[in-house]
Amino acid sequence: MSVAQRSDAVRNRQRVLDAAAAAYAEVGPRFGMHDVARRANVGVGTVYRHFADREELIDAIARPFFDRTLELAREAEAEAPAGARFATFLRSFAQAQAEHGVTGHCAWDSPAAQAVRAELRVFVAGFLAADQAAGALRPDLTLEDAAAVLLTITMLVDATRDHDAAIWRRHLALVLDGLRPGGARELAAPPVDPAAWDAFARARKRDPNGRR
Amino acid sequence: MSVAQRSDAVRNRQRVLDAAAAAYAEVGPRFGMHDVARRANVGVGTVYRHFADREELIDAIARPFFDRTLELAREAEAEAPAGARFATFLRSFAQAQAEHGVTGHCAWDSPAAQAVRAELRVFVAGFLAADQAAGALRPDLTLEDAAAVLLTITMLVDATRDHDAAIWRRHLALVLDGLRPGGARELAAPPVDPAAWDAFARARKRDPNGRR
Amino acid sequence: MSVAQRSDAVRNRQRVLDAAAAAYAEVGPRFGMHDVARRANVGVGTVYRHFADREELIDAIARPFFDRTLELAREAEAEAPAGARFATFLRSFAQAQAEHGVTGHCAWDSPAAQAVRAELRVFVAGFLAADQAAGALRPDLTLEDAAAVLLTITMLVDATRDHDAAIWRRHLALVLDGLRPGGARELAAPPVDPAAWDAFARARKRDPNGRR
Amino acid sequence: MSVAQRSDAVRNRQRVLDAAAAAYAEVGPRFGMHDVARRANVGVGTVYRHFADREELIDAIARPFFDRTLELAREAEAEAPAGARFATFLRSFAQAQAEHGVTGHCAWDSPAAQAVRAELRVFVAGFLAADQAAGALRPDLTLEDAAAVLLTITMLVDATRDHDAAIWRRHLALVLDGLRPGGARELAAPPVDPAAWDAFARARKRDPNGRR
DNA sequence: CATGAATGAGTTTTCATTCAT
DNA sequence: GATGAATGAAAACTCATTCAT
Repeated sequence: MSVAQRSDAVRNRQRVLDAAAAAYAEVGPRFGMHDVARRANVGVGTVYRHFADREELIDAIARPFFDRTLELAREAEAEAPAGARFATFLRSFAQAQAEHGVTGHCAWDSPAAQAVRAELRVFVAGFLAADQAAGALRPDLTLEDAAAVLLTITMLVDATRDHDAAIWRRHLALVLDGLRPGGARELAAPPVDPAAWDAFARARKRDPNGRR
Repeated sequence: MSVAQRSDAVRNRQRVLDAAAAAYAEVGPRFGMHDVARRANVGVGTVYRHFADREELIDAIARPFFDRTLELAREAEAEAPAGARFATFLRSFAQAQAEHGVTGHCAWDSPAAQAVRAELRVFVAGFLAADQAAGALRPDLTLEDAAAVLLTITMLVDATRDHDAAIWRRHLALVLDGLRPGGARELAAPPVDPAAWDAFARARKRDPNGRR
Repeated sequence: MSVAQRSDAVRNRQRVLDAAAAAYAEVGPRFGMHDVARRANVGVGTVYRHFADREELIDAIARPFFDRTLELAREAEAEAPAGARFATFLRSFAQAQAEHGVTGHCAWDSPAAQAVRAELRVFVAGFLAADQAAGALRPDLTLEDAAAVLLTITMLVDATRDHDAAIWRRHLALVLDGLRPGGARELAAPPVDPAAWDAFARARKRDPNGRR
Repeated sequence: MSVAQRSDAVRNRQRVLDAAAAAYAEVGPRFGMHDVARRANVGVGTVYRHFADREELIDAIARPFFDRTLELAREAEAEAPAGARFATFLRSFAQAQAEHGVTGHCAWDSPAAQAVRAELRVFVAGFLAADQAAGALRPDLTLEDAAAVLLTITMLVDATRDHDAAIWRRHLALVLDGLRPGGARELAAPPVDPAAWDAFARARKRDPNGRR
């Protein structure tokens, strides 16, 4: 009996999650909680039983994307040859984000994302090192540079969500191509101070009500 | 509250404008009208006297940036040597956006922006042609590619608004360097269909309430 | 404030209805929704939960009066002897309106009232025919004349709501007595064009905000 | 000089008055003060210089109608033969109201109207006496009955303002015809207590903001 | 556990009235 | 006197969140 109830609860949790994902995809991070409840065929109270507030709900719908992201990073590390790792990861990451439909750069603004970010950073650092060692990536590319590329691609995928995926694909190809060695001996701007980037990355979680 | 009138109406208008700019910068395009009034030390009615609704207010705060943008385009055309025009414009544009403080990519979502966009497109097309003819820009760079770069830089400048400008500067330098000739003979992704880009660009001005 | 729910939702709905009726009676069709909420000892949200907007609320408070009106028409048809039907109906109608306390002629301005009006028209046509055949009503009395009498009585009952009912009762008696045969062979004014009356009757439901 | 200014002021006052009358006729007693100013080609301040608030303005636009009403009463007294005075007055009064376009029964709700009412009452009492003496009006018709007829006709003229004047004309003819002697020996309802009517008449000036 | 009714603060917008110029 | 900018109190409606059932 209690098991049956529990399984019902699990089922409900998932329905809410799916509904929230759909709502997010449709109206963005300010989706209505009632809207979610309606889509899930569930009372609002049930939504709140499982997720204390919208933030938690967003975190929860972002979670599978985070997991997938780390999985993709592992895959890139395991399967892509040195020289193609960053590109491989970036492409699969963008593709996953485009498909997931829910988690744009807003999702990265959560506390839950911080841990993922940290893990990811290690992976990416490895990609850069390997690719640079293989001579496939310009040697002056820093981890912050890579993060900036990740961020802009993320924002572009988000922005073009309901449009032609060719847009971000082309831009990504263009940027990746430009990251190969052979550029200027010295770029026109100095590398970003890792601490500065960190401050920026941490600060992104601004409006608790999903304003932005 | 304040007692200004008549000649100071102009001053009040400016205060509202500044307040709105600050509000926009802080909470995004859904800033509250009362919030603006409070920041401007003015009654709500005064805000509405000068600007019929939020949209008009956003247009107004974006306007100077639009003007400045076209001015910068004219400058780049007149003063930058062929080969450096796109880069020159892009750098000054990003700088202006960072300084203006208000108008992020959201401001481009207004009807008022359409005309500016159209003008800008002509300028940029000219930059690309000149720079490509001068051998300073990869020949397969399309107008849509340039627009995507503009967009991502815009979003990055916005995102890093309250942080180290070195972030966007570095990224811009990196991307611009990558746009020089000498990349892959053929990019991994085909050019974006101009119509597809257009559809995307037009759709961005959709939600008047700044939902997303 | 209140803690009622579920089964008491019905009670709350009624409280809102009663409060709205009181508000209507006191300040007319432009009563404030917050005012209703306060009178009902309920949050505004509750008012809106039960009634999407003011119009729906007005319709709801008018409904029982409409039903009662048709009932009275049926009664007059069934119980009053030919010759006394119109008078019987008119008297009971005015009495019901005076008692109902809410629905003055303004309530007839709603879309919901149109159907009632149509039904009523059939009844009244029958009353006139029967009473005229019985020689109790002047033969030149048209349906539009009857409608005008209904309207003026309605307005008078409304206007005297908080005062001596003798006022409308006397006036009604006077007018009804004047409708008996034996008047001028030809009235000083021609009958009203049914289409003109119709145009007038339909126009009355125009301003949904109860301006005038 | 001061005379010239004075005459300007007079001219302005009239323009405001005319504008207010037009506004009243179009949107009813809740016309906007800014609306009036605009129609008068005058600043809002000027409206308020001449009339302390909307109430005063309404009183002012009602004034000529009051004057005209008394004038019509005098004319009826002077020109109509005994037997036709009440009818003559009533018809000309209704016509004037229909033409004046501004002053419905709302205008009668003002303190300014009280004096007019008192004067009118004397006239009407005279009409009734004369007409009854001439055998043209049922002898049991009281002053309150007459007042009720005046009121209902007023409300009907108001209600049909933008429609076929035949509506009120016909109703008036019908009612007047019914007021001739020859009705029931005794009406179904007793005369209205003059004090009761008085209480009612005085109470009508309810909402200072012209709500109703 | 689930439900959905209730709450009330918050948002946009309007407009009567005041008052500096 | 005239002007119209400024004010701020409504008013209608929304929605995240709570909590009795």
